[in-house]
Amino acid sequence: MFVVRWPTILHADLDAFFASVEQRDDPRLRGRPVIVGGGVVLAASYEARARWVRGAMGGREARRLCPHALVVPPRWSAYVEASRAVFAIFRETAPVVEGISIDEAFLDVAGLERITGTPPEIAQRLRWEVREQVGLPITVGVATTKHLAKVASAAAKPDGLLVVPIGGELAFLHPLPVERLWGVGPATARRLHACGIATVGDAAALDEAALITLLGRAAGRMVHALAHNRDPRRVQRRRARRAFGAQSALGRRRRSPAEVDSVLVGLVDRVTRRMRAAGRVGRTVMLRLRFDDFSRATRSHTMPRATAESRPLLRTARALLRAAQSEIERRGLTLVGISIAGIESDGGGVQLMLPLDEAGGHALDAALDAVRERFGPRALTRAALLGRDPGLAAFLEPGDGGARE
DNA sequence: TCTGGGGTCCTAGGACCC
DNA sequence: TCTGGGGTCCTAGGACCC
Repeated sequence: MFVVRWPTILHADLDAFFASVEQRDDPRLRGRPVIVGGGVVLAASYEARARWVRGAMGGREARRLCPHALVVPPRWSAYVEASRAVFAIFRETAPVVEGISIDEAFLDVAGLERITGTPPEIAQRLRWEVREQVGLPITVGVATTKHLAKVASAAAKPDGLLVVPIGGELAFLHPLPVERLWGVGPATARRLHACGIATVGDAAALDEAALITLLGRAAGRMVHALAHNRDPRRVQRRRARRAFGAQSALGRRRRSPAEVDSVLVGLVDRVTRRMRAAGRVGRTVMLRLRFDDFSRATRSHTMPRATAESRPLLRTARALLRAAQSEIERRGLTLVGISIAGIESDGGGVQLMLPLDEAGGHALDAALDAVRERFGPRALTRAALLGRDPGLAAFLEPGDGGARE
């Protein structure tokens, strides 16, 4: 008797999620082209996609392509509820679930073969359960790496299952267009195409140094590794987010300073509310400005103390806006969008030291774990700790001090 | 194709400290 | 005193993802 080994990483991705929820809840929408969102397309059903409607497309363009489409406004609470139900099934299916977004997750099913079945069996049952219990179509890719599982699910959409067998990875990957690699967007694809690199196989034929010269260190390494299906990332629970942001489009019309300021007040309020609700604080305030010529500007400031209070954030945001004003005028630009974000800066702000103080010097390992669990593995930099107590260095792994390598 | 809101990570230069 | 190296933090911009 021989043993078949299977890849164990699943990438599960709901199909046209928002549109599928709408079709599930309103029988009149089933089998018909559905567009969620008015001004821009948030999601398009596969019937609408057949007419070339795509996400993030302008509403006018979408209606031109597909005049018979039924356009419905988004119902966020319905999507959140559906997502919760699907993630509950994910967590019953695998011990480790890594959520990527509201409609997408990685699952590692290693070691479950004798308990619940082979990975292909588990994947097929998962699809069936999501369909039966939540009423939504979902596609699953199964492969040896996260990256390949993600590529596989994209290739199997909609409502499909694709298992890339061990040993068959490169035969599957290399004929694909290079922009199917996770992390290769328009700018990187343009550079690769300019050098005659069209497929993943073309990229795999280059050595790493050439790709680094072409794309920079991180992107070059990444493309080289992924083209050879080298992806060491494990499936793991997501660490906490590091930023809370809000943004607002202002429209083409020139706005008075008072109007801009009232938008800013509203954005700061939205952000700080969410930060307080999540029990989080931030030290860096980032102001992003969008202009009528599609250029952008970013201004940021790091405050001495982390906070989730509206007033210091607003004060900082206003100062950043004032500082940017002269350049805006010099370039003759009209502000068309503002976004602000409160961010936990890398350096380890006041908020990071609190759990240590509470630990009172003992149970430091537990305190460090708790902080990392909440703020991520890089939350505690060597400097932040050594500044207080050199002895704490013993609790850090080598390289842990590196916000940068 | 330029339309949205919400995020992440990388790069590069300057300031500053030891 | 001068020169150099190493490291961190901050800022601004770019690319990418859903």
